[in-house]
Amino acid sequence: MIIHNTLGQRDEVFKEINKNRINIFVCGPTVQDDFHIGHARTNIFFDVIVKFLRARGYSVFYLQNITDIDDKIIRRAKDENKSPGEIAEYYYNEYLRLMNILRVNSVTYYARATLYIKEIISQIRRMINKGYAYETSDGVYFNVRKFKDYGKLSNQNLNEIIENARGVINEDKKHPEDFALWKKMKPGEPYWESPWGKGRPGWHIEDTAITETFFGYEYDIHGGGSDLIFPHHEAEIAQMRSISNRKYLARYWIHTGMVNVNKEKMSKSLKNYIKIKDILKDYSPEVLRFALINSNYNTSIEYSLELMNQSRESVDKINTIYNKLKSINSDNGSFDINYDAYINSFNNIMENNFDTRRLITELLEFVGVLNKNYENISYNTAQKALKILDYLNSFLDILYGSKKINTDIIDSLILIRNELRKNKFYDLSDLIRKSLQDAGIYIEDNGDKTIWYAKD
RNA sequence: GGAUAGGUGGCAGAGAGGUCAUGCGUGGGACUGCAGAUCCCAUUUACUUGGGUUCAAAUCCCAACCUAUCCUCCA
Repeated sequence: MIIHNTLGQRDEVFKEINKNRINIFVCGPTVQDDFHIGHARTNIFFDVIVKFLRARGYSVFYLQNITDIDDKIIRRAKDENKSPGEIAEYYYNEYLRLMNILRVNSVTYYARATLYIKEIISQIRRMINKGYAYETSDGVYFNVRKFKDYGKLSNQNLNEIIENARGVINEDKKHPEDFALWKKMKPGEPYWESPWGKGRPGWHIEDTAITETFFGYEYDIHGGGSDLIFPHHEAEIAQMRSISNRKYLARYWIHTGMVNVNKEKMSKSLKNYIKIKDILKDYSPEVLRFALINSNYNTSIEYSLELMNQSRESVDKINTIYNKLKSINSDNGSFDINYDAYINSFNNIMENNFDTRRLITELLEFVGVLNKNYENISYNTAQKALKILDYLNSFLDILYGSKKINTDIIDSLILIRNELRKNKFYDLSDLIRKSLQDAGIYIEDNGDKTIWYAKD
């Protein structure tokens, strides 16, 4: 399996630390506001690859943090006259709700930052003891200049980082590029007790505290949006490695590209973001998943209505053939497919840096082959094709869920409808078709044979 | 200014020295009572610019231009 590793910027053969086990950590959101398509992209992508890795036999521990304390949460709480805890709780639940709808259900454990204060303090203390961190009047900071590999992930050298640093400088903070590990409480802010007085953790420290708790010093894969490479992931590496003295925090770093609107990154400040909950009013979760994985994960996606509409057509197409295959019950038909060849080919594509776009291209070609030969497919072949589609769906999750349907009733309605058609009572036959369609049952007349399938 | 990723037909997007990917859109056709779904044909000399290497270059080299992202919080 090949993974493009941000660390080193090259394709590498994947080798797990412990045989057949993979520990993966992906940066989760700050639970402070509604979630947008950018969040969806990253989470759907990692959902797909974790499901794929599991399908390939790996035991995967997928860990994600939830930032439930941070400046923005505090500000938001003030604006809305609520407590930061209330804001965090609300958006945390909203996040889980949306992820569930989007079928992002591969995460083994969501770790909330505020539940790991003890571990955070322990890490900061070790950094201070080793001389990597120092206390000031308003917090504890990491001394970036002490960690020589700072900048290695984002391929910048330390001197340039120091030159370009735009970080906030205050009185006794040593350098602008130093980042906060602990922020001392200001009046009215939430706090936890620490050796440095009341306060709260900085942003970067929660992730290493959480990953150390579950995975130890090192783990296999770290993921996140590409906007987190610097400084967030750089900071994580500096923190953990300064404590562990190891060569790595994570062996492989995978970063997802941004979702753009009008060629600009979707972001709060530009007010150009599309909320997940809004897009779900017009498009199904399956269509959104498809739209977001139908591209190379590390390039940016241009969001547009056209993208969504095209995705819907493709998803419909895949679902239609899937449902039509299910209705095949004849033994006639000479067309055959090579199950193993297809599965191997699809696996190879995924194992080449999770090339979901190419996978979808091949999947649509497979659908095309099935359509071309549809009249010539026997029950056995149909079952093989369905098995292939089910396999792909086990990690793509783009097939509409099938409802519980009383097939006998539909069959008899179709029988009646065909009698009406034979006698040219088209108004009535069309009415039956229309009302079935309203109930999500689609009918197709192919000569003397009528097939039906359900669609959400 | 530095780092990263790019600039391919109406649009989206593969390809990485020589056989015009593919999808969408558009036009036409087949099938159908109509519809739907599906299929077939057409839309064939696209690769930012300027140099160079080569028998041959989107593809390699050099230069330039342009775009996005990061360098402050961000998935």
